[in-house]
Amino acid sequence: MPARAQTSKPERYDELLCAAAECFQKQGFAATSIDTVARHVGATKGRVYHYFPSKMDLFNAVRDRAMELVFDAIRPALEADLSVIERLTAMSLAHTRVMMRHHSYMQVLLDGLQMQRFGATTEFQRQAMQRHLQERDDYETCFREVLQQGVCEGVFQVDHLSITLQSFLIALNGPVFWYRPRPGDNDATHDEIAGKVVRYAMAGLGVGDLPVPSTTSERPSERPSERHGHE
Amino acid sequence: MPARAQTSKPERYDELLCAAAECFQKQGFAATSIDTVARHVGATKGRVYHYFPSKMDLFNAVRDRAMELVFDAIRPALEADLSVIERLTAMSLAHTRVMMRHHSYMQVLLDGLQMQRFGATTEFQRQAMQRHLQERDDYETCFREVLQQGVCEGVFQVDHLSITLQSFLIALNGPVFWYRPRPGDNDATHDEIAGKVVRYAMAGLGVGDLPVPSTTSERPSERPSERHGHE
DNA sequence: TTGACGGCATACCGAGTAGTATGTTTTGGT
DNA sequence: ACCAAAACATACTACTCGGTATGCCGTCAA
Repeated sequence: MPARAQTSKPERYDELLCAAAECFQKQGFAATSIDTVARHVGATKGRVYHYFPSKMDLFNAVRDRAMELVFDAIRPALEADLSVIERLTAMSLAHTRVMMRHHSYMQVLLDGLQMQRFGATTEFQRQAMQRHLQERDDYETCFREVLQQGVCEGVFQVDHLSITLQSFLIALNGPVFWYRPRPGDNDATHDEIAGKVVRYAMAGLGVGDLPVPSTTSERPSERPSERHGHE
Repeated sequence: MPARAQTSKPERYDELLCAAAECFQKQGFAATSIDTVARHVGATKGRVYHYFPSKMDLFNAVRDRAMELVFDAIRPALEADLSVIERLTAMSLAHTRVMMRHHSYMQVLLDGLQMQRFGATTEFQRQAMQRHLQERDDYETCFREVLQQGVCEGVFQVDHLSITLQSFLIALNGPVFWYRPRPGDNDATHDEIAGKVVRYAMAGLGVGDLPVPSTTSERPSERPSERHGHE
């Protein structure tokens, strides 16, 4: 019955990882059983435990992948030679796009960071949790520093730095909560929505007009004004 | 052993409800056992099942209470005779305050609305879910209509109504995710933070200066700039 | 052809959990 | 003082789920 498909090992790994992300997203960690994930790819527990030593490791792998995705997304904007407003805009656009494109992973990531759910577990687990919190912190710091620099330059109107940063980031994360993919949605759709989200978020900093990105400068054709299908 | 304390029946009910809110918040629905909730108030399962027919009913009761809390909070601002900006500001302040004051309840509320976790249950359960989604929708509509009116009057700069509304609301909900109560925090602290959050959210609509509320017009003394303890 | 190994499926164990059935104490009316 | 009925606690059942042990089956090197 192990009818070896014509897929390489990393592909099988990724397939499981992706299935796990979707299950964890829809049902949460505790409510998702190993069997659920296995059935989601037409397999059984054996396969899952062949690739991941435990349920917790599977969950951590999903989060690691998610973190990797967001970091990779904003890296170009971080390293490019841009003004403060341009840099923050580019970072925010990239961030928001990833929120929609990989929104199963992202929801799992936010969920996991949200709760200490795993307080009473092993010491090793505690370390993994600490590592994730640290990465989240590092990620936030990327935005914090750009924001801080903008405040120094006087291009942002910021009342309280931490509160404003949190409000800004939560606005960017918004699509994770209210965006649901529709048939026909593609990268262009995501770009368009991300543009509007970022416009709102930047306006909160007192920035009225956004810089036009050099590469992607397509005019967002107005979508129908019905609500976006947040479930 | 049922050493009846000198508390009335509604008080015992509320005590259980509050404990359930905290447990569901910290560990999620699936990971929270009835015994966990019971032990949290120094009781056993018997007491919980005496007041609530099932775990699901307990969860629904928490959400009902949460919905009640937010609706009650913004009602005064809805019924008062105010300008669009004043009304939206008052609603937002009230909303954000509740997010912090009852943030266990609020996190359970958002969690529950977020996931369809309970898709494969009884028909009765599906109805309860539908009811909650409808209430959420009604609540959003309160804000949507004020926003819409402001757009008509030209006092808000809004690109896309639905996306802006979602971004606005998620910013107001922000404290649920990043605010953690500190020793010494009280209503005044919450007012101060809520003020800053609302300022950001309104700025996103292009409103630079907030109206001074008639009743609570205390100058928010600047807090230390260290971060707020989002874990 | 064969043997060995990777890649799984299957069967099973132990721990925990929702819900129930029943016993026991407290309370309030008379 | 007495007695329902309320307000629980305790014991138990049926079931789920994480994890393990084992075994089968195809693939490939020799």
